[in-house]
Amino acid sequence: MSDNPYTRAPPLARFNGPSTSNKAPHPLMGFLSRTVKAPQVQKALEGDTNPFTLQPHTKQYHKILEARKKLPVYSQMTEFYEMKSLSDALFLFLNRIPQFVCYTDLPHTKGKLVACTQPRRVAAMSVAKRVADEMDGEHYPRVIRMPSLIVIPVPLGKQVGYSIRFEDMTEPGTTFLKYMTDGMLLREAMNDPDLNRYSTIILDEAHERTLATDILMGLLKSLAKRRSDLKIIIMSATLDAHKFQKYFALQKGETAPLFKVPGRTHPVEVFYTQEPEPDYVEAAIRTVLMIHRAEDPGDILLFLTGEEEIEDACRKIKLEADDLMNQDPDSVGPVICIPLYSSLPPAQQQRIFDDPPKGRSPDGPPGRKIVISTNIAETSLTIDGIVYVVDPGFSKQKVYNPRIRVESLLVSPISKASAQQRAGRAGRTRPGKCFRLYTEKDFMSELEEQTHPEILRSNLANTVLELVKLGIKDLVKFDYVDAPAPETLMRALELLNYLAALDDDGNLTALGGIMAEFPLDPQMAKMLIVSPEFRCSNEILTIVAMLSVPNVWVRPPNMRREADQAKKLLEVPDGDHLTLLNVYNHYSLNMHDKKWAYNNYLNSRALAQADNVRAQLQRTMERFEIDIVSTQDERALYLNVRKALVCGFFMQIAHKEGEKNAYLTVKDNQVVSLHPSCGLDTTPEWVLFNEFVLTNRPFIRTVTTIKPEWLLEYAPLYFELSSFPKGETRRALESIFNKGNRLPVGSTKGKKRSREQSTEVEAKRKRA
DNA sequence: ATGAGTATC
Repeated sequence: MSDNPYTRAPPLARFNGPSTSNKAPHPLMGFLSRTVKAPQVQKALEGDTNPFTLQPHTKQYHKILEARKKLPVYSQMTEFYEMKSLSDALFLFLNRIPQFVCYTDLPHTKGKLVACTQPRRVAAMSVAKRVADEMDGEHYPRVIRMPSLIVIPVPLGKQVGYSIRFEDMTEPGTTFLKYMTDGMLLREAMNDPDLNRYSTIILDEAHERTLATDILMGLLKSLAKRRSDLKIIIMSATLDAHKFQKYFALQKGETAPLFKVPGRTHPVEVFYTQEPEPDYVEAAIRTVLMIHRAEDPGDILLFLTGEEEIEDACRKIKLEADDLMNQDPDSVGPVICIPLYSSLPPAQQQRIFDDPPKGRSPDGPPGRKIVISTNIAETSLTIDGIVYVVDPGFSKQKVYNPRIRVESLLVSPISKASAQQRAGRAGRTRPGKCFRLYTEKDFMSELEEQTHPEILRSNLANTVLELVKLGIKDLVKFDYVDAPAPETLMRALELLNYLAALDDDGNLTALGGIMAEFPLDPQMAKMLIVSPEFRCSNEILTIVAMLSVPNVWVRPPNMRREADQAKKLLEVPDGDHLTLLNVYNHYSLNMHDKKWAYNNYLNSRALAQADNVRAQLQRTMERFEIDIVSTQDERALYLNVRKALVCGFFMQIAHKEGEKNAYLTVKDNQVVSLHPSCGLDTTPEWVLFNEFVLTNRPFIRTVTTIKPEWLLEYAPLYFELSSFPKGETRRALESIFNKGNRLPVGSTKGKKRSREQSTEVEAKRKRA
């Protein structure tokens, strides 16, 4: 938590104080919060003095202002301020207007802030930068660089700041417009449910329906009843603005005002196929080549679903396009094919902004750039110069199956809204064309209007814990924009209860309260919190950090054998969790050297991220006085780590069935195999897994061998044998249980142990 | 006998 900015004198004092040496009236003289009218704002915008910094407006400011005046939203200013002063609580908008809100809300005079949320970190950062320039805010004098961050923070205005994970670029008392990720605001709400530091909250890109935005909409709706002074603005780019408008109606028949700002794009002509295409990749390649041969100059953007598909298509298109050029050099120009997906290093991603290749001769056909992308190019990255879009109509989407508690990725048809968004990418610089590889009839009748909101497609264990921490008593009755399946909520509650984060009545326990403070899945938070009792919190901290970042193993297609050999050298036979620990420790021993990582086929960006996450988690541990301890003897240490893993992941155990590599998950009875990336050199009888992945077949990934008696000892409630389905697993556990009962008196038995853990946590909470 | 669409704390 940053310092509370409101203990300082409100900056308004400065406006009327002696610091304004000239006799000119203050630019905001006569402005009263929320009664401000457009002509007043217009005058302030045109004025010589920046009303927020009291510095003279710069030349650059006036230049930007002239450009802004041409935007549609500028001409609607009158309408905007009229409406804002007429209504009470809720506004819905279809474009970006946070600056205008500041002129009427005047948050700095009340010691408050206007918050504007974004689904993505990069957007929060870059929009803050742009708006800081538009408002002529003061800049910090230098670029702040953090060694292990992927994105380099931009110099930003003090009045306009941003807050994202790992970076709070705001200045208490000065910043009054704060851009932030939606997840960040949700975190803040956990410690300040009334969000008292904000006078207006703007949720941008609400149509994307991220998990955090959906939860925030529910919270803000009920918060509006408690805080009459709070203004809420929802910004949405698509049709479902009406859905939000209805959702936020405080009383029946009364709807929040809607304010539309037309976007500024060029027309895009849409074409459909006559017949459905049986093979969308083949059809996509054919269409791209057809465009290249027959259409006017202009770059092409093709949407495919994943890395492998994209790399494959890239090669094929390049080969065929080169062929075409060699056959007919007078009419077909050269191409470059650029793949684009999130796991590419930033330098590779930058290539999408390269210029298209030059024509082979001055008067010959010009070159063409072809970008082949996942749906990262649909929302997160915009490429100017695209004139042609090829849309096969598919993307990989997360689906959650609460019955077997598995999240997986499925190639699925996109929604109409998505298809429109994709088509729009062709019209950013001039009129364009979009080729849809499905029939118009299918578009009309088969595609859903909107992509299913994330809340309907996710495991909600984390979210439910956050909601309970926020004081939501009845999760089923919570006012969701779209309510998740009851079974999904039940699964989440069940997990949290077994982890002792919630008691049997669904109330938050002391342990649960601390778990919620960690930006981790509940299983990982639990094992981290109990790990000092196993004298390995230093190691569990590392493992949790490593599990929180993208895959650290690099396996280039042409160097697989070398990469696998390098991995072998780092593997610990007892399990992949220990291997991750080992990798991190070697990375540290080698002074976080990128070269070392590269030579050992490790992703240095992921390792740097793990470092960052580890430091953040360590700070949270210190806040709750969770000791960071270790064990000297390596054998004892590894044993302790495996026991601590069981305390968090006892619901993710598999038992070997038969002779082969076949495992059965405990209780859910799913037949699974060890993932080929698994580093165990044997197939032990009992294993704990981090992840269940469903690809061609069901796999368990990141696996460590455990002893069954630990299950009975550390998770006695879950392993209450009478509740078990009959079968080989139950028989095996029963025989362990009977053996265990004959142990000499004095060995720690399960129930006693868990009670010890909760008292320990209770004591920590009181001290914290 | 082989895999991660996109985000977030």
